Amino acid sequence: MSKSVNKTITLKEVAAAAGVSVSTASRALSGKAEAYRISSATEQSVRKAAEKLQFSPSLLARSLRSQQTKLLGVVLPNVANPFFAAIAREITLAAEEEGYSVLLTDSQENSETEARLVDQLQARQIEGLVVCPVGIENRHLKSLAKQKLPLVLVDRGFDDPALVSVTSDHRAGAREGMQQLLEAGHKTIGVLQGLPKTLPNRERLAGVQAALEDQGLKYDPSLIAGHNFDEASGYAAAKILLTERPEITALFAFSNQNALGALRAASELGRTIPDDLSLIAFDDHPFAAYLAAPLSSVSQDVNQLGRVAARLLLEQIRTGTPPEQKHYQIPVQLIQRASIQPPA
Amino acid sequence: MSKSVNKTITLKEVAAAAGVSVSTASRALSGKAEAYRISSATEQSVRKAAEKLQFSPSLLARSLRSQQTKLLGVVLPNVANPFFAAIAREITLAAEEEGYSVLLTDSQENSETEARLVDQLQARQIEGLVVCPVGIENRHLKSLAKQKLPLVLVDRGFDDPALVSVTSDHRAGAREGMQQLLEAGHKTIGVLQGLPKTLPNRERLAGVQAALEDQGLKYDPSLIAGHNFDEASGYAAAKILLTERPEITALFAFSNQNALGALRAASELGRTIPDDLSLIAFDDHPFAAYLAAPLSSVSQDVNQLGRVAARLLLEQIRTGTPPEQKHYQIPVQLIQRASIQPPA
DNA sequence: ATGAAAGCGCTAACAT
DNA sequence: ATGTTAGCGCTTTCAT
Repeated sequence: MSKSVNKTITLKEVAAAAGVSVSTASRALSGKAEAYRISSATEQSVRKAAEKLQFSPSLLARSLRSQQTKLLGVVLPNVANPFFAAIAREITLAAEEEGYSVLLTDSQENSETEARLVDQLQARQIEGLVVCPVGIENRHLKSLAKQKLPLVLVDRGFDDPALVSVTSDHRAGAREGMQQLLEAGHKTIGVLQGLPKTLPNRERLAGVQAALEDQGLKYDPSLIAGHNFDEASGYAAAKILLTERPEITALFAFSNQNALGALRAASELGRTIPDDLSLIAFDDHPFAAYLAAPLSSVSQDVNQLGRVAARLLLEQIRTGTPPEQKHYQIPVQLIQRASIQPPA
Repeated sequence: MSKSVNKTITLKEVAAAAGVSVSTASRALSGKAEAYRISSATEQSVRKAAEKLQFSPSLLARSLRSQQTKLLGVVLPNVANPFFAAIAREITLAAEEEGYSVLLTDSQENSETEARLVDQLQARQIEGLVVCPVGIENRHLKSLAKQKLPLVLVDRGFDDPALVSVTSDHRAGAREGMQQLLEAGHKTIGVLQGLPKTLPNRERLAGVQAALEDQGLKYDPSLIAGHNFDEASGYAAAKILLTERPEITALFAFSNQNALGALRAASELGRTIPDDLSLIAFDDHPFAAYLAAPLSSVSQDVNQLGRVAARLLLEQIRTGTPPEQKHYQIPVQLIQRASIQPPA
């Protein structure tokens, strides 16, 4: 064991140690000995020298030369959010399997930051990009696609037919969730919505409406409240709805954070779940089963979301052409627990 | 708006467009016009050309030339785990602020994978590395430090004095948690431990022992069970402990996943929290307050953990020398809720 | 079967 | 005040 500081070894030094030229060393080490008819003696001595010197090729130099960085970019609104973290993980694992590394960035739910990060990733010559777009603004993303950079949108797609996107089947999920409430006999159902203009939110509202119409009921916009997917919005919306419309017997929260807010609001208003109020939430959660009232939910298959996005991206890079199908929908799953009861 | 595919613009083309040499273009764009006494007319024309062509310098080429990649590596046992995701986020945000990008990898709780990823990151010439080590094995990490690569360990440090690490004050936290149980009057307390040989686990056990000894009670290893930080281990350990030692009146779970397992086991055994069994857990959770029995916990300041790690790493890179203090402890916070009651 | 040399896009030392 | 040149470490064409 040497105690000296190991300086970085270059191919040149390996070549010198093996007594060959850099080109021969390069060929020997990159498995092209056969193709270049390099004698196996030479090949071995190069390999041995590399081994001894602990040579590790500079991916930087290789990338510059080959114009292939083996780098993927990922832009998420909030890396700490378990939902996005799960997506990050799937992409990371899939990338690693194919020799790609992942540059992870956090747009902080801000469209301008998102655009800036995308530019920065491009400056690093990423070969592909996964974005969970923050908002409605998608000019910068469209322009990426025009530049032929393989791009996949996850979770919050746009209805832009030019962009490849992977989302849950929000509409079907919301419809099924709503059906649960309706089948239990609820007639006046409050909806705690998320960020209004996003595609998931719009799709979920459409699902709610469809379920209502299935039953011959009419969609009443005054039963919709909320402005975001967080706890605060859920709390405020539930508080308003339950106060102004005391005839409400059930709530559909569009995120589990919204549901948490609803729980807090309900408790403050003295309404117990499920006896005095039924509740269902979009997105399942490990703790959902252990709540005072085990929470029924519409569960997104977030791992699948990430996996499909990664697969689509890597395939697009490999083949050089975008997939024919542009929009991929991942089914959601209804998880029935005890937070829904017939109205009193 | 042109419809053509924007090919990548190089400095050479900008220089040509501005009618100057590449070096002048380089200097004009990197704010060195002053230092090289470039006429502001020239500077402006270069800037304008760059703007018009939408020039974005290749960080790849710049990195190769300058031997500074502005790249940080992060290795986490499981990116999808909210605890690690929070750390990833803090590092990402801090890095971004100083112009660094982050290569994120997932070791899948596997030491060999961890070592492989570290090598791979080195091949990309990262300037610094944050690792949440998987296990006990730390040869590859020590060797990194010897190679003078700035390195910071988070969460699961080693007691190796050569390595810089940031961890919660596990010992104090466990001691305080235990005190809560003891002060409520519990005498026989089961411990649901995590991965036994890890530093956090050992430190927490030491804290438990200290709290016991404070009260003149003795530490009974047969009251310790479990082998991991996940739900399954918590469940199995709680099941065994509560079955074999029915005199146990309280449980200390070393992770919130362990606590979840305990909840399931207790429910199966017909013991209600907090009436028939008290419970406290390491790690708080947004849902903890909304459980059937709002869960008391010892909360780690995970954001602070990530922030301090990032700061230490960036400082180390900036100054070129490791910090004098090697081990940083982040205080934990006791969160009192309703899951602890005096024994029946 | 192997070496020499060019070049990926950039920066900086060395000319003028 | 600006141009020329070398070189970061690698791969590959072209030569022998």
